[in-house]
Amino acid sequence: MAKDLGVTSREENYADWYNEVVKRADLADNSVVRGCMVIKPHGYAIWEHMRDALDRMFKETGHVNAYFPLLIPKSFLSKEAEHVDGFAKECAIVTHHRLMNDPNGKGVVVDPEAKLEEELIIRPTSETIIWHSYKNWIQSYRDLPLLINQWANVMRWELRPRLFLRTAEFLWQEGHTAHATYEEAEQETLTILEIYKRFAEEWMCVPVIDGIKSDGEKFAGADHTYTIEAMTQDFRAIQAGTSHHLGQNFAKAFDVTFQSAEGKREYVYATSWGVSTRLIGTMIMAHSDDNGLVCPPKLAPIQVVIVPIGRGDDRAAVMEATDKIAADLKATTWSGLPIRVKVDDREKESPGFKYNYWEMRGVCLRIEIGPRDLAEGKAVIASRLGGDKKEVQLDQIISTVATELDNFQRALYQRALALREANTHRVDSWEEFQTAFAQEGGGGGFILAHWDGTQETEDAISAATKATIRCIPLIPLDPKDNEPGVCVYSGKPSQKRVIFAKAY
RNA sequence: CGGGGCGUAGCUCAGCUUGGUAGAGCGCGUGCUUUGGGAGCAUGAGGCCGCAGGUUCGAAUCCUGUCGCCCCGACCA
Repeated sequence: MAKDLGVTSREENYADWYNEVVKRADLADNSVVRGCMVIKPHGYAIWEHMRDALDRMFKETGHVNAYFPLLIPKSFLSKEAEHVDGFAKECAIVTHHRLMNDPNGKGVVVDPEAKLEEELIIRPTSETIIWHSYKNWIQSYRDLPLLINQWANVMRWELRPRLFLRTAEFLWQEGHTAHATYEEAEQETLTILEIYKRFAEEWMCVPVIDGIKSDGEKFAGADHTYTIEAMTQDFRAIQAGTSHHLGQNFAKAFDVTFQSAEGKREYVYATSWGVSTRLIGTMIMAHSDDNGLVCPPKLAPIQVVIVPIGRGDDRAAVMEATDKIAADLKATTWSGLPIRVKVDDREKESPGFKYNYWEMRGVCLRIEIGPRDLAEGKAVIASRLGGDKKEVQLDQIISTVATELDNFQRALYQRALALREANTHRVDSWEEFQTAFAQEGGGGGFILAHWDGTQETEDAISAATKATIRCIPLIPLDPKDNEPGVCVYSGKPSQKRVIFAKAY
């Protein structure tokens, strides 16, 4: 009986495992519309913490928030040639604005009289609608830089959706900035990339490699794209965030110019950058286990759950102690915010049930307190990362919780880093390269190999192995990675190693 | 859009071959007993058997059509 209460193990079926964790941890459900997702309160709480932390970081670096509309005239998308190529295949289109009763029966039909003169697309990203506005906002170099972010939903009509990792509608932030010079825009993309990397590592406990995308993998319409790439527990790469230098492409497409201090009229330089609810999927894939969700304390919806044990005569005293601990914890800040505590005082459920219940939902620490503890003036504390339960004196609980949360955050990062390092390899022969990616379904880790820099080779490697270039690291993982060599596929000269992996 | 599978209770599924009153487990309600790693007993509620036609005295079951979902490929954050 206990068996069907858990989730499929990662080893047995990684895809099923992921899906079941999302559902059993109460994070999200599929909607009735294919590809769309209901984000439940427990999942949305994670997003709120991500959003709040990132928003602070953006504001600290001079960005402000605004909101641009959901609907974009169809013609806008085609103003930038590469951009339309990249997104045209996955757009939802609004063609009518009215329904009517079906003259032939029940229900409603689209009113053919209500056809739109110009069809609208639901934003797959907002560059076009935003740059249409920027044309009017930017006149002079004094208006620059323009540093704007928006929190929004976007829609990309996905054929193979997966909860959080790839959904038709998703939540994200998209930053859109305008600058007077190429160099300033370049600095902006790198500043944001650094924020993304710091957020992934310090908040999500997910080590990432920051690098530049090959031309084949860059954003449609960008001059070049930076990325942070994480590794999942099935040894694949997942793109966790991107920051694009758009050059003058959108400025030219939307005719956005400014007058320089010297009185010359010039096109502005642009950047755009985003992270999405995919981060939640990334976090799950990086940390969770066969008992359910594992959450970094800084993002956990609930950091501490208290399970009071005992009923009847013991109940009142135990509850009194429980409520005191809860109140004390809530009055304490950890990492700058009040500690998030839940008291599970349900009387119908057994303690054992509650332990499993909250483990599945990714609560970091559990405090058990019963009559026996109370008699000795202590409580039991257990970590979601395992290890032995510890006994704590009641007057030490606050400091112990803070310390345990610190340790948890650090240990989780170290564990993910160890996984990545153990599955990152350098390969110099084509045979070895193919073997590395040979397993059906599975990943193969990160393979650092030499590449001749051509699109043809990239395509050929991808066709043969399903592995793609995830990025060219900004900083080599090992100094030797930047020593010249020969391409693993073509044998032509190569300047440095790049990262290949199968990707989500 | 190709290849495979599946639609029966909130969830996971049995029943279909061979037509005859709609089933199980989990979950849910109620009552009693239980509480230190997924409690027990009792009792109840819950169904247009995906949808539409057809065959038949009679269809979850057979036939035709249709819609939807899942998995694997091509495309993507």
